[in-house]
Amino acid sequence: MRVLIVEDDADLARQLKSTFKDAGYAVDVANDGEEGHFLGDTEPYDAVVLDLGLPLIDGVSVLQKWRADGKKFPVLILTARDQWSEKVAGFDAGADDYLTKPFHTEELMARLRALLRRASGHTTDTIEIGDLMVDNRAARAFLDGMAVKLTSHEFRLLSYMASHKGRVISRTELVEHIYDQDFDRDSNTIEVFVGRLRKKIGTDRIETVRGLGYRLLDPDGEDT
Amino acid sequence: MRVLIVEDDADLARQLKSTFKDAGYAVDVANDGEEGHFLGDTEPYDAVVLDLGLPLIDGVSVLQKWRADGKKFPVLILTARDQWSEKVAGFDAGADDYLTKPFHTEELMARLRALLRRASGHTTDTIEIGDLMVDNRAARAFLDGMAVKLTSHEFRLLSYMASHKGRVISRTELVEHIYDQDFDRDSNTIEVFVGRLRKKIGTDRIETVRGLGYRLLDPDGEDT
DNA sequence: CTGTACATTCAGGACATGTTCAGGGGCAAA
DNA sequence: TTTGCCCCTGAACATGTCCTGAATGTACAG
Repeated sequence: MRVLIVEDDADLARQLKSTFKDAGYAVDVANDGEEGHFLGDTEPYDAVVLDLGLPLIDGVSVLQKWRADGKKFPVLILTARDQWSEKVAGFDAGADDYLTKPFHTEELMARLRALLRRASGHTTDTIEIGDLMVDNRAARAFLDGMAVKLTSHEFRLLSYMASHKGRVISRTELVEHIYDQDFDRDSNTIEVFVGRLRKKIGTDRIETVRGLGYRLLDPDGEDT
Repeated sequence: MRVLIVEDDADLARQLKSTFKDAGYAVDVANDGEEGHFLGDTEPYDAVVLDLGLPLIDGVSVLQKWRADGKKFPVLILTARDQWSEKVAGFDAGADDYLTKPFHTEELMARLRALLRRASGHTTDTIEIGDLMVDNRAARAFLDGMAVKLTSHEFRLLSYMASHKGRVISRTELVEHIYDQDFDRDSNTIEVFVGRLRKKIGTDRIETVRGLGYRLLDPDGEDT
């Protein structure tokens, strides 16, 4: 999953970025409204954390522009304690959740997970595919109850595929959601990771659809 | 389906070409207005993606010429964010849809599919022929609910025939819509593919009309 | 019955994907 | 800051799958 943080407080932004990375997300940070708007417009994020008090363009306007352009990613807005009116404006502009500063990082993480979950049509933080379980909360995976040792990128790959299990996912889409901004999309890293994942969770779980991409097979059926 | 991309930014053009190929289309690229106009005039595309800012001849003029010549293929125009007036001019010249740069590849694909769909008179991304279902979005086909394993060219063939089900389609037309520009139209590849397709979806679904071409039989009737 | 159009089969080669591995960079511990 | 470790990257090499083109076989129309 790939997340955008729009936050002008450099310290907070840095801290969030690090926490998010630990949680297994690819993260981009924008320090002002303009950059934030541009990134959200350009890159396919799975969720956005948006501070409302921003330089250049304020948060509500940024959000309005995105929604006017048809961007659908879930947005969680951050407000200072006293900006009640802005918060309402934020919801009107199409925010999905909010949190007032100061907040506990854990709460932010929980709410963000909830948004990602809802967006991908799941109701829990864990996704099961046969006897494989992906725990997005702990950023861990279990095979038949046994923990599988995955590196951060391996987990991201698995997590993204799991929340779209049954669907064919192109290499491009994988790259866009697993890596953040500055990544040179040449080379065959995706194939390499798929290979490693297969070795760890079983070769037959990931199907190759030649010319299109990969699909995480779901024994129970329904697509996402 | 065969698509023309007219785009002077070489990087973007290359990227789009690759994405389109992944989606199962035959793709030609023109790097300037003149070449674009020529190709659109000469080859029977099913859709065109046209950048408005082009060397030699600008996009709007190209589009006007095509429409003056009676070309009917759907055209999706790409504009830079600030070229509002050009966008209007584009619509006046006969564009069917537009997208402002930068855009998400996924959105472009969705809009393109919508255009192709509309052009072939269907309202969904899937076409049903009896118990055969063609999913243009996932580039997959299902027979009686079971996925049919098709190679990329087999799918293109089926997809094109499906969107013109009930009509007799000539070998030439098939070659023109399934392959891109540089293809040596000798040899009997079409017969070979038809043979393979028949083996996979059932011999009696594709009727041979001697001297004319093939027809995908539709039990429910209406032509397209 | 004969010529032409279409069907089938198959092998070589092109291309997409898999695998392996070494170097380097980032992160954590000291 | 340095050291050590692990992981990521990119490339080279290996493997398969699919496409093409040709050769051969079959049905159909006149």
